[in-house]
Amino acid sequence: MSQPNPSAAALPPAIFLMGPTASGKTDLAIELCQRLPCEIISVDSAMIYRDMNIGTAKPDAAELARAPHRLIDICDAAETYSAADFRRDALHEMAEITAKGRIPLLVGGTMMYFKALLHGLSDLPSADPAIRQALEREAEQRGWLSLHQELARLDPTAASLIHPNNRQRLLRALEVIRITGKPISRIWQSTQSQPKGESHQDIEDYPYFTQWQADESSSLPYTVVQLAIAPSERRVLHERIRLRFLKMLDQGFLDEVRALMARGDLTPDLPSMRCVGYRQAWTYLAGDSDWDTLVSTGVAATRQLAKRQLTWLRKWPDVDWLDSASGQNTDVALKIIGSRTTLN
RNA sequence: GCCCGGAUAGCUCAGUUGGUAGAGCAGGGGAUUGAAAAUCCCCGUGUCCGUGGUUCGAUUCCGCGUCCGGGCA
Repeated sequence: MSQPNPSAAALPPAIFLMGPTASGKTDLAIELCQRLPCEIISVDSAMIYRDMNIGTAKPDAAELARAPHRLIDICDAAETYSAADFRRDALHEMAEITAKGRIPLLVGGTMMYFKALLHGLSDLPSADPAIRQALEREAEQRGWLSLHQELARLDPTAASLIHPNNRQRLLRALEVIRITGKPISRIWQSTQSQPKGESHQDIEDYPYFTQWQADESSSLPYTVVQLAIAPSERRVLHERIRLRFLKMLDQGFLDEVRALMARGDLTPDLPSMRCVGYRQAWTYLAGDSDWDTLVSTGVAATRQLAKRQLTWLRKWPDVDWLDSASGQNTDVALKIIGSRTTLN
């Protein structure tokens, strides 16, 4: 499964623990910390926010005391954070952990962050709110279709990859053109290298990873063991999600959201307030839905998140799977880690 | 007990001037380069409650029955 890396011996180890929401990642990570000299880095675009604890299923104080998590509580709910920010921060934390002679254990479900860390990102400018605002204003006047037509003119490759209805990615592509004067698809290409050594069959199997692989300089300088955890049956995951959402409500999730709303400076369109559960709680607390709707939409949104996470994971190369239902995941994981690295 | 109204996809409902039906939500699959717990794309055969009748043909019209609302007793 894992491809032998000639320089593996020279590279320090790192462990990825990936999985859909409610699959038991955190518990397993904490157990691994008791058995290995590792330190946890959270890979989670929601746990970065302070004062968003219950709804993000952030580890509690006792768990954090046993196994500290890096990259949680690093942002205010009014702030935005990006995959590029994450890559920078995660590399920094990984280097620090490795310098102490310990092993970075990256745990989470934000698959795009894992991808950015593993393969790097092209050298693109960061978001520019003023340009985005200007583009949105243009869209209101000219229509969104006309913006897509503009992209088709300036960057036919990107236009063919971005559906006209996908405003978010359409805006981003145009934003990059306005900032750099260059088509985003050309910048993607300029930081790619041709896949080496892979057969045509491999390319068919993993079009994304081979075509968009970043060059050597942006690949991750670690020997990475990649573990994924999920229940083998979807319905089991669905039930865990339902019970966990009800438990969150029981634990005072609505008070948590109420406090965020009471600040007065947050709006429902912020990335933090669009998080699963928070969005539905906001609607409920604003008086726009009833209790049953809150529960059913909150649970459904979580299931949909899990489904998207599994879509990433299903095609993820070089991953070893664990079953949430197994009682021996710690031992199995240790065995896999041992076989893939020089640890022991 | 009587009078109205319902009964159609997992849920809420639309519809078929009689030729076996379609939306939203849920669910499934996929995409994914600085918002990613985001954003977007694709996927709908189901005794059209049961049973008789009319008809070439009934989910659609009529009778009866059952269940669920509402009203009157």
